[in-house]
Amino acid sequence: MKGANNKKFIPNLSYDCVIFGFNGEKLKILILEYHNTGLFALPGGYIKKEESLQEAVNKGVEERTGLKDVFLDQFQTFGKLNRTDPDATRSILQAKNKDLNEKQWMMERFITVGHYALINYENVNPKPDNLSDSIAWYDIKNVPQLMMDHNEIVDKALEVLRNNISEKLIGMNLLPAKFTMKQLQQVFEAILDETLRRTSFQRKMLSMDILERHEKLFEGKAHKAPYLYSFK
Amino acid sequence: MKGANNKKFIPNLSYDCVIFGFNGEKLKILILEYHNTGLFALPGGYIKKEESLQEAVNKGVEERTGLKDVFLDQFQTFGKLNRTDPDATRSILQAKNKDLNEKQWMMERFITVGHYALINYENVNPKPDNLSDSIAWYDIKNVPQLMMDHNEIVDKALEVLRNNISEKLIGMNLLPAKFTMKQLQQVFEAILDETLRRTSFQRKMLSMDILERHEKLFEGKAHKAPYLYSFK
DNA sequence: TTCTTATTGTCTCACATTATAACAATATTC
DNA sequence: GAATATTGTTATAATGTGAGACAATAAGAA
Repeated sequence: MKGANNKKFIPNLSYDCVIFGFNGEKLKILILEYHNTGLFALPGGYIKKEESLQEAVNKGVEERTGLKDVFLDQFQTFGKLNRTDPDATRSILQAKNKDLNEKQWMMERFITVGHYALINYENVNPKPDNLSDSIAWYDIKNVPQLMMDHNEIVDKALEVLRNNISEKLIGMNLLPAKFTMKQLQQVFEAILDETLRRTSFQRKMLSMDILERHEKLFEGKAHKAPYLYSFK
Repeated sequence: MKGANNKKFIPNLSYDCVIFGFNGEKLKILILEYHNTGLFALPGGYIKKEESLQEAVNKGVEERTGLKDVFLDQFQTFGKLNRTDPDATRSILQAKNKDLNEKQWMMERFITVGHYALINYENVNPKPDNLSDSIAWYDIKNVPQLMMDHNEIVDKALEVLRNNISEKLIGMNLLPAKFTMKQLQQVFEAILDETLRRTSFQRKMLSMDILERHEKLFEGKAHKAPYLYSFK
């Protein structure tokens, strides 16, 4: 006998999301830790039969971050036969005293659609899902071992993010509305994991004609105040 | 009562494939026409429960083209709620006198994983699938109206192909093993849909250090014979 | 007030890359 | 052997980028 959830979701299909944030210095991602199992995983979920894939992912990201209308990019679907791990799923469910019979469908083979999200780190208060104890920011250079193929998903997300860095939407979604040239450069450096030349970077950004210059930012520091910029 | 197929495949999930070929002049794709319906569609299919996504797509492309180990790139998963069209599917099945009861699962909502393939146009003899009358090459600039969201899938495939054109694998899979610089340029021009400067193109290709120069090709024309190249 | 300090905005110069044009090389035909 | 069409290479100008220098300036110190 299978439970109600079996009718609610599309079987054998899930989504996972690498949620990137920038704390002003380093690039981070959100990772869940499941109750009493020592298992870490990406935020993710299932797609209801009467909702679009994008709706499902949007809703999932909103539940973890509280943010609506987040920048989302779907980058790859992972469909290896043995990518999922029924034993791990079972222990996660057992640790929460779930009825395994009702959750039998979760132990089947799953194909997952990988997404990444870019969010403004500032006013986010991440919330764990109903199977996990905690959700926390991890430095992208210090991601723990994750369940199943989730490390591979993170690596691919970062690769795609690096390839798309020239799009203004990337920076726009990791920074506040107004930012200094230095902050923008720090975002690029965090994503690319390399230091950039200040003068070349500034010249390039200005020549792209995507920035609007605003008033100066007086930080109370003993040096010339930088201009604030926003994306056009 | 549902038929055997319902147990064989992952429900609600399919793949579609934009199969690109280059006839020496123009970029083309393979399109199926279903029996007695006037409906056109991309080659595609379903994923068996005990095979990987990639295996399924490889097998599907092999069935249509006879070619094994084709270059395949998975570029996007399409998950809108109403992207599929049960009425169209029904009429395709009816035109082939299929038992609709047994094929009920095919009328459900489907999420599809979009791929594109690059194949050497020369020695391919495309074969229609068991629901279609014909499979034929269509100029990429002259694609007919397709079922469901398949035109959108084609557009996206072309966009991704253009973005990936600098990878040597692109040209390698659309040309014979040995080719002239002019042929290579024609592939680029067909994909990008713009004319390129001969000298710049040649210098760029040679500087990338991906080509090996072989003997000259004597075509019996009244001008200097071009060198043949292959990818390293 | 004036000087110092740290950082920013801009400029310069050298160098690399690319666009554009010109020219030389060469299979074949006449 | 000259004419023709196309290819391979070189020359020159325009553009883009790396590296450094320098001037501007907000705040603190003298």
